[in-house]
Amino acid sequence: MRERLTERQNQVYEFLRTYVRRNGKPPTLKEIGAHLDIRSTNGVFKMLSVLEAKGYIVRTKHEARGIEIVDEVALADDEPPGVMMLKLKEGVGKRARVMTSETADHPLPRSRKPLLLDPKLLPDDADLDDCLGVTASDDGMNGAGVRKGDTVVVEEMSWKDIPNGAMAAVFFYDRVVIRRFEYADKRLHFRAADRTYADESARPDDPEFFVIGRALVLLRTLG
Amino acid sequence: MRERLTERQNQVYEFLRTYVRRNGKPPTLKEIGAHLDIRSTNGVFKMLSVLEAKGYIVRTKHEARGIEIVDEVALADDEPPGVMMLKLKEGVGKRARVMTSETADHPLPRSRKPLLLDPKLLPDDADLDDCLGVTASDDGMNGAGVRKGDTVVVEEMSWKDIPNGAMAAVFFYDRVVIRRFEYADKRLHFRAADRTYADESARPDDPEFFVIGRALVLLRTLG
DNA sequence: CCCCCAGGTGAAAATGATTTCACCTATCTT
DNA sequence: AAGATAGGTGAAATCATTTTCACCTGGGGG
Repeated sequence: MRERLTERQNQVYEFLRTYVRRNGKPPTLKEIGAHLDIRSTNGVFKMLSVLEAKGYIVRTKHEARGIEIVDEVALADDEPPGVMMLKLKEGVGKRARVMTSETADHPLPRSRKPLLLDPKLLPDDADLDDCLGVTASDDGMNGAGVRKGDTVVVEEMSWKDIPNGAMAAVFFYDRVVIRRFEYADKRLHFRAADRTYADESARPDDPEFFVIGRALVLLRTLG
Repeated sequence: MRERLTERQNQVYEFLRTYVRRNGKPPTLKEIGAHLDIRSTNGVFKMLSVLEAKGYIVRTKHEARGIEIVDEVALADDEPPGVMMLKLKEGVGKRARVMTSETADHPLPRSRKPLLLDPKLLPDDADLDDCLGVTASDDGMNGAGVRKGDTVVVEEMSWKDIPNGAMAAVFFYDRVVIRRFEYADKRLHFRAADRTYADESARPDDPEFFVIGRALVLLRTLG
């Protein structure tokens, strides 16, 4: 198991991944800095050195954009993106409803690779048609046993329906994270379970924090 | 329809695609030149200018590795790689056997996206289990009506079973091409049907020229 | 209290990569 | 035969990007 990333380091790592996915090439140091508010390319340089030392990327000296992302082993080998279809193992094969743009005005990238799942794992009150799989993209719930790269089955629902203290999947900017959810003082609170990650909170209408739903099942490949 | 590429131009284009697939970033001019035996970066530069003018790539001035590949519309939208699974529309859904490493010692990249096909389109003597879809990766058979990007259903077979003069799918280096096949003088001959493409020939044991099989059906999305 | 660590700043040095300039060689077309 | 087109060579100029150097800050732990 490679060494864990701090929140800041993970921000850099996730930026690299989304940049590569969107642009077909790695970013330059200047671009990374611009996106994460690091003014000096050297600040970025040293951050990347840490990611490399921890095994998350590999670099080629002196090469322009010489960054390669070392992919974690995804549950279904290929395609690690944040949100995937969920194919429920049941008779003809019930399959999770794909979130439409009416449901979310967020560009949730969806993998077309289905994930097989026995509905017996889900609670009886869960609506199978509202379930989908997401990949936790940081270690912010490490203290609660959810690790970066884990697949989490989520029942899509409004934050209004999520009980206080439940674990929820939240879409922050470009990534999906798991957090303990709480509604208090007319604000949504997302509590991390790891001291190197900060708690966050937002007004319910804040478009930067989109609550996907309640976390139901955790899946992880071991080995 | 974008302007056609000459054989040399297509070599550059295909190199770009395979390089990006394998390295996650576009190559530098020097790397392109090294791979295609062009000593001057300016030779490469001008070649790229042609590809850009014809709409196959987009470049960003002065940017390191500032090349983006403009993908053609693949038949099944996503994933353009050369070889794909073929799902025959029939009962439970017969599906083409995936070529194993015993069958071919070539790294045929296979798309997992199945292609639906009515077996009625295939000749009666074709073995459905040996059929797969490939994408023609050049315009070498333009004169025979097969265009770059077309999907061709191929029945996998040894070159020994392909009649002289039939169209065949051949795996050259990193790409799949369609050619008219002929066996003569103890050599395999691959004849292009376009004057800007050269005919090629090889000894049957040449590992650089792997005959996939006989071309059976041509599919093309219009519009 | 002091040291270490995570994260930084800014600028200069060094190396990479693209672009331009000036010419060259076949082959095909008119 | 002259001109257009595809593909090239080599070197110099220019711009992009990475790397190194020197130094700074704030919070935790011993």
